[in-house]
Amino acid sequence: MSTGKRLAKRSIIGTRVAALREDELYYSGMIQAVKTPAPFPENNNSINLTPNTRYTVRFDGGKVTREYRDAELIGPGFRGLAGVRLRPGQRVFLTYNGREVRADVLEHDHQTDELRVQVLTPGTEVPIELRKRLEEIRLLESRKSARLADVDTDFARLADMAGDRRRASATIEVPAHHMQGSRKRGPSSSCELGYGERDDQMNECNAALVLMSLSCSPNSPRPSAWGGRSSVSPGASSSSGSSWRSGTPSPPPVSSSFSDEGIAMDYEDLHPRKKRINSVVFECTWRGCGYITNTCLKVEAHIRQTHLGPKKEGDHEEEFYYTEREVAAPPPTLSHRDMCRPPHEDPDYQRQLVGSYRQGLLSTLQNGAARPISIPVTHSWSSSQSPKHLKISGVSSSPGSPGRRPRSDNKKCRKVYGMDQRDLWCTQCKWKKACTRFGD
DNA sequence: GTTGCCGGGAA
DNA sequence: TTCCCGGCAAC
Repeated sequence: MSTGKRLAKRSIIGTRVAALREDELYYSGMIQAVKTPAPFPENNNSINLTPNTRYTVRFDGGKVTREYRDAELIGPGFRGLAGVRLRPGQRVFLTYNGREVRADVLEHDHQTDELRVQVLTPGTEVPIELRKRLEEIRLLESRKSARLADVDTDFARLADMAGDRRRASATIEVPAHHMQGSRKRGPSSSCELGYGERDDQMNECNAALVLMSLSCSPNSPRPSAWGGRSSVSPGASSSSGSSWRSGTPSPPPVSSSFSDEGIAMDYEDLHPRKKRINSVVFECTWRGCGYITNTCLKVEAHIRQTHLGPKKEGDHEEEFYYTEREVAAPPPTLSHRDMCRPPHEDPDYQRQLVGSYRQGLLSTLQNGAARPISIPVTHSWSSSQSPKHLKISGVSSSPGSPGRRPRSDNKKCRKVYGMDQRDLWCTQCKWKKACTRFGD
């Protein structure tokens, strides 16, 4: 459509329609011209259209054109599929497994309006036979991109995308020049007008919905969800893929903030994530699959081979069918403790524990009022570097240093090695901390 | 006074 | 996180 003339805003020219051809099958095409017997023949708008208006349809994939009356055309602005009789061999489009697929009609039951169709899915050898109702069938290929076709305006799935933050952010990130047309289907000649125009609005609408769900969900605004992949993230300066895959994004400039909806996003709760080094897995999100691997390349290869079939040029569709997840890594190292095992596994520490307890028990028995016994308690090894001390006292706790472990009578590094051999001391002794080598 | 070690600061 | 030290309390 390069007439050079600016078309009227709601020009019907360019609208994609389906029309019968000589072989009694419907073929998709585009309205190329409108001939109206009305007194304003130059008017291409639908205002002066009459029943005698003739539409010149140019069929896809060739230079074949034919004229039709509006009642003969199927498509937006014309009649629908109701009452249409489809013959075997008719090429149709339908949503299968959430994706738009091509299919051929095998049989059309005009009484029930049910069709038997043979789905032609790429990558599968054996065609699938399905029963579909007429209203589930389309004669025109949807211009939605593959991933939007996948969503198929299913808002529950949109919500899922929002839940799956990283996936969603990856989905939104489409460079501006790609927004005009999907990666799967390059901009066709009909993209700019009519039917296509509406789909563009649809794409933007879906993108906006995803954005809204991302920014409003109290769960979703984890900083890493925006880790630079999304081109709309205000703080996202990185354009490389590394940042969104790293899982260690820069924190937002404020420590705590409120979203527009007034939902508190307590960054303090989010902050500890920064310290955890999690490993990342890549999971195939194709329905019913769930394949998980540890590298991006592997999962893309899996999707390509198992689900999508041969790669087309410039086709990066596999990106849309996997998600990246963090899995909890083992607890951090215990470097500060001069010992590489948690206290409850440390025999010295256990001795200390028992000794303390015995000591406390003894003094309880002897004095009636015992001094506090410090029992180390580790709630969660990873959450606390130093064991917390639970004070167990007798009748009343004696004043003084609360939580201070009792002075042990054991020899310490200082006594054993002396000041001369300070380098032989355990690190804790060097640092004037509780000796870990000669504990109670 | 000596010793053990907690709490906290600096790098 | 590592290293160091002031200071407190037990001895």
